[in-house]
Amino acid sequence: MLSFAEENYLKTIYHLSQETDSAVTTNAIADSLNTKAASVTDMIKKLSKKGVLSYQKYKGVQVSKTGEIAALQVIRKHRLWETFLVDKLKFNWDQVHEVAEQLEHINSDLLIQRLDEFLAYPKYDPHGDPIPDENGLFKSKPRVALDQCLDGQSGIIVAVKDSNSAFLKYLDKIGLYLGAKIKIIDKVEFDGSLEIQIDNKKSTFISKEVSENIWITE
Amino acid sequence: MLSFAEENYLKTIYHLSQETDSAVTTNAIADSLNTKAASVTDMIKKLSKKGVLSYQKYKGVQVSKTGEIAALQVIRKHRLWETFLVDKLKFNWDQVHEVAEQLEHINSDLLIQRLDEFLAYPKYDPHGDPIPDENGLFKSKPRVALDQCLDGQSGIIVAVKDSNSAFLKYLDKIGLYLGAKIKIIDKVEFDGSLEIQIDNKKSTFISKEVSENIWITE
DNA sequence: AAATATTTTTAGGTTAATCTAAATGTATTA
DNA sequence: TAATACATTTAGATTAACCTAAAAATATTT
Ligand SMILES: [Mn+2]
Ligand SMILES: [Mn+2]
Ligand SMILES: [Mn+2]
Ligand SMILES: [Mn+2]
Repeated sequence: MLSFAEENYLKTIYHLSQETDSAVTTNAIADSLNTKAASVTDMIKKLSKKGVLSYQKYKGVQVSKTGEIAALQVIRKHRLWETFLVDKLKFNWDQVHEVAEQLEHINSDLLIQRLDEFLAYPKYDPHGDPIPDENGLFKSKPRVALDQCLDGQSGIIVAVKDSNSAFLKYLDKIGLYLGAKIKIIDKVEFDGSLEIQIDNKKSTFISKEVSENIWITE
Repeated sequence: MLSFAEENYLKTIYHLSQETDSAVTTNAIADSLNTKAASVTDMIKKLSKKGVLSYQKYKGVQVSKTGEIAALQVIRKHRLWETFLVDKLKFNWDQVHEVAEQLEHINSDLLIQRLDEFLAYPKYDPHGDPIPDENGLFKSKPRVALDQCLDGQSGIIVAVKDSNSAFLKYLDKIGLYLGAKIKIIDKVEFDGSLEIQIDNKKSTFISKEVSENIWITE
């Protein structure tokens, strides 16, 4: 049984491990969790003693198989709760992440099983992220980040990389949402910013930074 | 802002204060929370410093007005979540209390407001207990404990005193539920046990201890 | 390969929430 | 009222999760 803090560390380390093929570093964990490297060292010792991480001094950590299973259960809960908040309680997609950060630690197998059933076994959360099933299995939609696309290319928004409230509110404002059709009208070489057409209607300019956080179908 | 532990203490002390007109004692709190008197002394010092309790050494504690408001918000959340679990997720009434003990600490005003709306502003939880509104206001149904009733008396079950799973499962087994009609067929002087008729049908024997935990309409 | 910079760990504290054992205050009873 | 019993508080530890500052290991430059 993992504590709240342990679950948060494990989940974050799992996410970081998905972004690199090498071991996850102490500082990367500290940055992600807004904590200090010394605290991370303490915690990764504890987690590796519990068998969810493998750790060698100065070499960073890797998530073990049991660690991955545990991390995916937390992620499953997080994404199911986000789906509940949007689908049933009419939250906007920018309002759910913080609450889900709390709800993901509620410990009840029956609760999660019934919640999943109540939501009709959703496959993706409000940000387009896949929801692992009770065995930790999931399937991501094939996707490409908008900043990697070429002039003239078009596709449907399938996910957003960042669940930050300000970012999502900005997407709302300019008319972007999961399922929206995007066509790249012009790509500015200088700064990587884009002029895009949304749903074959209005066209808008977005910065490279924004385009990096939007995934579309290939 | 109160921590989980502080919220649990405050809620328990509030409940205990409803059962006596005098101050709540250190030992009563320790018993309720399955903790030790020394731990309680520490915590009540902290809570009285925060202004939610008033405390005099060796004289027990009383819940202040702000303490009562805070306690009722926790109780509101607990009972709304129990209602959600039963009404929406098809939990049995004996399965909800433990999960609600966790969920009651989730901190989001919007969540509770929307949950209340989603449940259509329920007035009572699955055990017949009143759900305080956002201002802490609630109304209990007039009720009398079954052991206080006389031979021949009848009424409708409006609440149960104990949310203990074993007790509620036992009620299920003998066919008792909120809304059931009970008539006292015979009251045994010797041990206070009762023969009751349920919904004008079958008759059953229940112990005094069970009858003390059932409330019916007057 | 030294020297320097960066990363990570260790050492030593802090705070919240718990505990046991001892001390002290309050209540009961002979 | 003095002795005894019971309730409560205090003293002193423990554990989890943090921190800062210093030490040690690793990486990067000259
Ligand atoms: Mn999220
Ligand atoms: Mn999400
Ligand atoms: Mn309950
Ligand atoms: Mn209840």
